[in-house]
Formats: sequence, C-alpha cells, structure tokens
Amino acid sequence: MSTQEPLYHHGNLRQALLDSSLAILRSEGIEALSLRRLAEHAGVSRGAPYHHFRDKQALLAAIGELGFAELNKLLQTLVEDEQQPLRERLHQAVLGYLEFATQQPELYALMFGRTLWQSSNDVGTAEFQRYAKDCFRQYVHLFEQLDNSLGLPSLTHLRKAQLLWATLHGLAKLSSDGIFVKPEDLADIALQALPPLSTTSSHPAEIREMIR
Amino acid sequence: MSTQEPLYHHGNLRQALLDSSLAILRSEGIEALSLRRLAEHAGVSRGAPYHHFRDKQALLAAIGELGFAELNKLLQTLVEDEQQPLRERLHQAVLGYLEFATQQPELYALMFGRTLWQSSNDVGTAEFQRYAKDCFRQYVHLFEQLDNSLGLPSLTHLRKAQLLWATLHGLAKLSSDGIFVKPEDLADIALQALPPLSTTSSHPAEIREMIR
DNA sequence: GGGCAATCCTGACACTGTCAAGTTCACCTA
DNA sequence: TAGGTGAACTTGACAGTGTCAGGATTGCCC
Repeated sequence: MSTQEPLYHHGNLRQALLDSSLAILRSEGIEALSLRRLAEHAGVSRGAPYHHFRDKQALLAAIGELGFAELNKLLQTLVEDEQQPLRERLHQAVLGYLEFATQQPELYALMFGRTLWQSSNDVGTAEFQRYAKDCFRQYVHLFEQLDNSLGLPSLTHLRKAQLLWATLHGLAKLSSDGIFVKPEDLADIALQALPPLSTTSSHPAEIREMIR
Repeated sequence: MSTQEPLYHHGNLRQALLDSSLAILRSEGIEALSLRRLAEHAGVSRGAPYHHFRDKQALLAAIGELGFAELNKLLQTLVEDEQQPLRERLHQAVLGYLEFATQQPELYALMFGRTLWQSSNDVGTAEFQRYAKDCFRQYVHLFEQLDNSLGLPSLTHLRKAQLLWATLHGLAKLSSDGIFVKPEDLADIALQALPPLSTTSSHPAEIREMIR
C-alpha cells in the first residue's frame, strides 16, 4: 500500500494472494477470480503464484480453509457462552450460521463448492476438509450436551446434527441464490425447524425443564 | 448414428447439442462441458451453436429447464397418486426428490447453480426459473391439502414448503458432494425431519387420524 | 566469498467463449 | 422454372484462461 519499489522477491506473496482473493471474491464473485489477475494485482508475473500454490485448486482450498476457520471461531464463541442456557446457544448457533452465509455468499459458495470436496485424494484439500469437520463437530457436541440427561444413543446426536446442518445449508444456499426463499424470511423459517429438534414433545414437562 | 453424410445443414442441431450436453454432464461432469467440444461432437463448426443458443449460459439454462421438467413430472405422478393417503404421498415426494438428486448429481448441481439464478434480467433464464417454480408449488399445494381441515393460514403452508425444500436441498447437496452425509443415510435422516412437519404433535389423536 | 535453495520471470502451449465476415443451402414466390 | 431471401453454417481472429519448462535473480547460511 505504501511506496512500493518493485522488489524481485515480493516477501509476502502468499498472504497477498489470499487477501486479494477474498477482496475480489466479495466484490466481483468467483467468476472474476483468476490466477493471472491475482498476479497482476500483486505486481508479480503469472508464474509466481505457482511457487506458493500447486494449483488454482490449492489456492481455492486455502481460501475455503480461511472461511471455515472464521466460521469455526464464530460458532465456538456462541456455543461456549456459558452465560446462556444450552437452548439459547443452539438458537444463536443457528442464526449465526445463517448470518455468516448470507453476509459472504461468494465465500460460502466456495467453501461448499463441489470442486473442493470431491477432488481426488489431494493433500491440500484434505487439510481443508479437516477444518470443515471441526465446524460440524460443534453441532454434534451441542446436541450431545442437550440430550445428555436422556441417555440417547450417540447415533441420534449425529443424525440430529446432520439434519440441522443440512437444513441450514439448504436455507443458506436457496436464499443467497434467490431461490424461493427471501433473505428476510430466513430466521423465521429456521426457527420453525428448531423446536422439535432438541426436545421431543412427548417428553414430560419436568424433563423439558431439565434440558432447558 | 447411421451413415452420416456431412450435411451442411445439420437439421436437428439444437436437440443434438442438448443430448450431447446431458451425456457429457453425466459421464464427465460440468467441467468438461464446452461449446467447442459439443460442436465437434455434433460434427459442426464452433460457431454453429450460436445460432441456437445466444450464450453458453442460454445452453445451460435450457439443460436446467429439461431437468426441472423431469423433476416436475416425477413429483406430479407421486403427489397425484390418489391410491395413496396424503401422508404417504408426502413421504414419496421426499424420497423421490432425493433419489432424483443423487442419481444425477451433476444435473442437479447445474439446476441449482448460482449462475443460472442470479443472472441479470435475462429472457432465457426467466423461462427456466418459471419451470423451477412449478416444481416448488407442488410442495406448497401438498401442504395445503394436508392441513386443509385445520384452517391454517396460507403463510404456514408456504413456510412449511420452504423449510422442507431447503432441508431436501441441503441433504441432496451435502450427500452428493460427500460432505458429512453418506448417501445411504439419506432416507434415514430425511424421514426424521418429516413427522413434525405435517402434523403438529399437540393435535389430538382424532385430528391426526383425519390428516392421515 | 561461494554456493544453494527459494523465489521470480519469460515464452509457449492448449484450451476456452465470443464475434464479424463470408459461404452454402432450403424454401417460397413470381 | 428462375430468382431471391433468410436461416444455418464456416472460417479466422481476439482476448482470456491454467499450466509448464527453462532461465534469471536474490537472500541467506556456511
């Protein structure tokens, strides 16, 4: 940003590429994200990025990794807020997720893009998927805590987390792509999905009280 | 397929392009779908497709249109099967949707690709979105029928349909992209989402019987 | 100071979507 | 039957793209 002499060694190219990527992603979308343009934007030749990322795919994986790290941090603060009852934390984790997705739709789309997930046994993307898994586990753990007193089998927690995550993902994608779900209705729809998830309504009132 | 003389006028190019597109989509994925390759595959020059599709985008929209037409037909036969009770039809509409999505993951991904949905005021894609809306309305209508005797406000039907569609979409995408949801668990998870949707468990048994 | 490895540049290749200008053909009209 | 019209198609070209091989440059450690 300051007076930049044209250094032969950029010194911080990897980070600069990631920063530019996020900026372009936000302002113009993923279609506009090309390695050549990134290189030009960093004042460097087209071959240079290949010394920091094996592939364009590897670059995208690194960006997705950043996204999941951010989402993970967000969820963690919401889930571990011991001031709030568990039920409230779940609410917040739901709303927070949707807010994250809708405020950065291009990044979110990249994080769940099919290219990054079904790519064949790659090292860089395996790392990326590990980050994502950490996010997912928070929901599983949350359901474990919620249901702990009931002695439900752990399969149930997994299933609940899968279902909730799928619902959130569907809502996020449909609304951010403008498919039948308006962004302003998101919270309304999501909270409708929530009640039957954490407490089965056949439970007597005392147990429901305990859970809360 | 027979002895093809190199006719100057292909005669059926538009359909041939769509057919080839679906074939390539299924066998190699959307990455491999290029206009030039389609042209070559049809024995025609690179410029020829532009007399049938204004854009590559227009081609993709036409393919998506075919997809939604197929999905629409499938849902219609399931939803209007008067041999079955409404509750059972809903089950079938859920399982049928997921089967459609998982058996043709590339086509499904194209149908819900963000490029086709948030493209600026285009004529071809507007037509495409109309087809999609017909699909969605079937779920709304199904919930209207299910809840008819209860006199619920119509907003509720819309919300239920949105929620169910989002859940199905999320499940379909997560499983077909291999994200935390295995295809063989799909039906299990989906049906767990279903019960609280169509009958609120606070209803007395007689009403639940009526709905069924 | 010498060497070494990381970093960067240049030229090139094979792709891609898209367009303008020209060619060929089917078909309708006089 | 002759002529013309317009749709379908071809060709050449342009600006992009990801990717690689080979060479140049630099910071750093011994």
